[in-house]
Amino acid sequence: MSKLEQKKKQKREALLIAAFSLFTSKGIHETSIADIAAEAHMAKGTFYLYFKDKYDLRDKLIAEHAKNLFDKASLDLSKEELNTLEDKVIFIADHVINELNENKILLRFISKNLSWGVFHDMLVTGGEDDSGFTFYDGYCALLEQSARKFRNPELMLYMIVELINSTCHNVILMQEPVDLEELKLELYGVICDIIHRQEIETEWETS
Amino acid sequence: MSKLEQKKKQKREALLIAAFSLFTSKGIHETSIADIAAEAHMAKGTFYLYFKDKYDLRDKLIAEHAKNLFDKASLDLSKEELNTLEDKVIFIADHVINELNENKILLRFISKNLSWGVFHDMLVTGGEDDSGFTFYDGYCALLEQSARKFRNPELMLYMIVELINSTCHNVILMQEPVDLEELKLELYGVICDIIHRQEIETEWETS
Amino acid sequence: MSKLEQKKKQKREALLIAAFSLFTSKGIHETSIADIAAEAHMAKGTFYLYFKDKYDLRDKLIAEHAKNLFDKASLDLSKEELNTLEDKVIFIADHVINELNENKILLRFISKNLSWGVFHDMLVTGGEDDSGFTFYDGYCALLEQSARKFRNPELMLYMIVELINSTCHNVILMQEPVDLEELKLELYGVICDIIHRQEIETEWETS
Amino acid sequence: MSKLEQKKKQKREALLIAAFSLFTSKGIHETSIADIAAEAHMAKGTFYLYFKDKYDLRDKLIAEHAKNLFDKASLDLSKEELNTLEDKVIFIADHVINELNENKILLRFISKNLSWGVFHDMLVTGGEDDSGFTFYDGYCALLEQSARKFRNPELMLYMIVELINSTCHNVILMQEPVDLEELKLELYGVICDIIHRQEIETEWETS
DNA sequence: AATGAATGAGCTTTCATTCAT
DNA sequence: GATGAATGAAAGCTCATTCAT
Repeated sequence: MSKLEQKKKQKREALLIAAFSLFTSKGIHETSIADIAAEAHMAKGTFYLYFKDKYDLRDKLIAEHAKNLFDKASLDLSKEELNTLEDKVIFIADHVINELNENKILLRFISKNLSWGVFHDMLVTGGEDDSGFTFYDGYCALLEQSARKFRNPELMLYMIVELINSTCHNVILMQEPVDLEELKLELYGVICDIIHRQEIETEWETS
Repeated sequence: MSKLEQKKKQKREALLIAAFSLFTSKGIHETSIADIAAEAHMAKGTFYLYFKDKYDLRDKLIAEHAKNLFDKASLDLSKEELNTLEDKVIFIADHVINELNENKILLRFISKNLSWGVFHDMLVTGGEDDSGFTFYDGYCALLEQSARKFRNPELMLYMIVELINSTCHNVILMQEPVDLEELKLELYGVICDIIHRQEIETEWETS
Repeated sequence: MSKLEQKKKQKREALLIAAFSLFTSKGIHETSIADIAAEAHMAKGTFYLYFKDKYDLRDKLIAEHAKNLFDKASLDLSKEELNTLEDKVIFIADHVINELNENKILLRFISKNLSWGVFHDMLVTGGEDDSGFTFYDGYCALLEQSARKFRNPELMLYMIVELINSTCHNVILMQEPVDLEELKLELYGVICDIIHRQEIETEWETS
Repeated sequence: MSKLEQKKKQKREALLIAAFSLFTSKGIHETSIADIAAEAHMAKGTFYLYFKDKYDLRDKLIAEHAKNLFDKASLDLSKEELNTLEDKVIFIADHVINELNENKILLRFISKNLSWGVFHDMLVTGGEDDSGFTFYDGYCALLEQSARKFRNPELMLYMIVELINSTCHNVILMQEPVDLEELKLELYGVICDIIHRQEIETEWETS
């Protein structure tokens, strides 16, 4: 990569970082492009060389952070020796939840702006850089490994993700109506229920 | 109520209606106070006699609509003859979901702006006009009637509400990843699971 | 007229005057709305209460000034005792030319921005305030009085107006290629030629 | 001409062509230097190696196109066998008018930006490339050939040119207030009148 | 109580121009 | 000579809010 290209990457990165900081502290609507440029130590006009507008930048930001979150969880999962599908799913969920619990700013940002549409696209199309292997591919592999059959794997994922996202948001940020540990107890139980409900009980396969 | 007071109520109401129409059609950030005042056929200055600003008005609007939704469901529940707690909870859930499915504009508006904090306050403190009886009171009465015990009724309600709210939003608006009927099948099952998990199995009570 | 309405009229007038001054000294494209508002001693936002944008204001300005020019000429014509059509047309032309010669700023402004389309509309539809009598009506009356017939009165007017407008512009502003007096000598001759060429020689009508 | 010099000429030419295309389609004020450079497939900075700014380029463009117009007309005139001065002048006028009628974009561009000052300079100083012979020289030669005397040849040319330019503009573009053929009928008559008025009737030359 | 003219800060966006590569 | 990233001034326009009427 040429020196110039590197400098451009840096500028872009600086804008992303500056914007993230401002979006999460003041909110997106209260952040102006002038603010972002100033925070990134460059001229207002420079912003427009890298992003179409505030919302373009926001979308890039969400995709990047959400992808990161799942990549880390997947990586750590591969280091563990877990047997059941339930254990694996809960491991990922727990990993993500813990990360968000420690990075409340990120939680606030992602939760507010993440729709299933964006999320789904990100899971399916994201992660092309290293291996062309997406998170959704990993999820399918997980199901495969378990050698169990499920009626609608996508609906199953959808329900799990939405349940986690919606219940954790308030609990992590406000400790309301319960604290996180108490929620987890229930949550992971319900996740097991969801998986169980989706499973197609195959006939007694042996003999 | 004096004639003058009635006129004031009418103005306030006109502003609420105008704002709702604009918020749901153009979005809150794209709606100016001038727009609202014009839509309500009054002068800009008049707005400030009734609301502090746009966001003040929005909060009033959400509370009003959400309360309405649950009031209607509760009313219809009282006309039904349902036995189990599960049936009653699902009846309410189904009632609200169907209403939102038929009024997608309302769904969009409520979903985007409803936090557990606002929602909880609304359930607990709202509904003072007629009888001083809130939705949360009704929920507690429901549990009581069932003669069953639950570890944390508030958490239980929280999880059910959040699960419904988060999974239905996308399904109703985009039919993604499944259609509403398919979601309901799973959803009501998971609600039963949540209730069941929360129940404290009391000792064999007879004998 | 109420006090408030009078104040509004004054503000509008102030903007027109300020804009005229700036348009003619710096040119329209070099004049910003901020400039106009400052020159008129008011806030930028106030401009938009009276005009849509710079070009809206410009059009109002042209119409107003052009109308004024012809109104004055017509008024003075009515005080004169002139016999032939030629004399009357030349009187008007001379009146307008002299006025523009003494008000070169106005000349510069009108000439640059006046198209036949705008001009024609202004002549035909303008002048409704006092009597509903337009300049074009007056022109037609003039032809009528002369008891002579012309093939295409509108084309005749068009050619005369365009000839005057185009030849005088440069002569008045630069004294090039001749001075105004010398131009007039030729110009008025050519105007007579134009009229003569357009006339339909009616048969010897008597006996 | 060296290879390098040729390349420079080509770049310059590319900029002129790109600018003409943009000026005539979007207007000069709506065309940015970035637009021109992009249209000419080069970097923004390169523009400044060839022209001072947008208006510098525009002036070069007008001069070039206007000169072309008259050169073509003169060339074709030399192929005709016309006797009177009037016929020749009208031939040129007709030639130019027809060309502009078929190239309305050029008409729009030239008409809007052509002042007598620029035009005169162009006629007198332009055309140095081939023979050092200008259009104005040709005009004078024409008068000479006719063996007639005129009071002020420059004023005569001025009036003819301005009359044509101003009356044709609107007629060609809008067909208002008459169509082009009808205008020509009058116009060429009036041109004859102008010439006739300028002529100095010399004494009875025979005997 | 109701009005709506006036304000001016502040927004997004464009763009001519410079200059290191 | 050619590039195009960077600049930052300046444009048009919006809008919440105030206040005299």
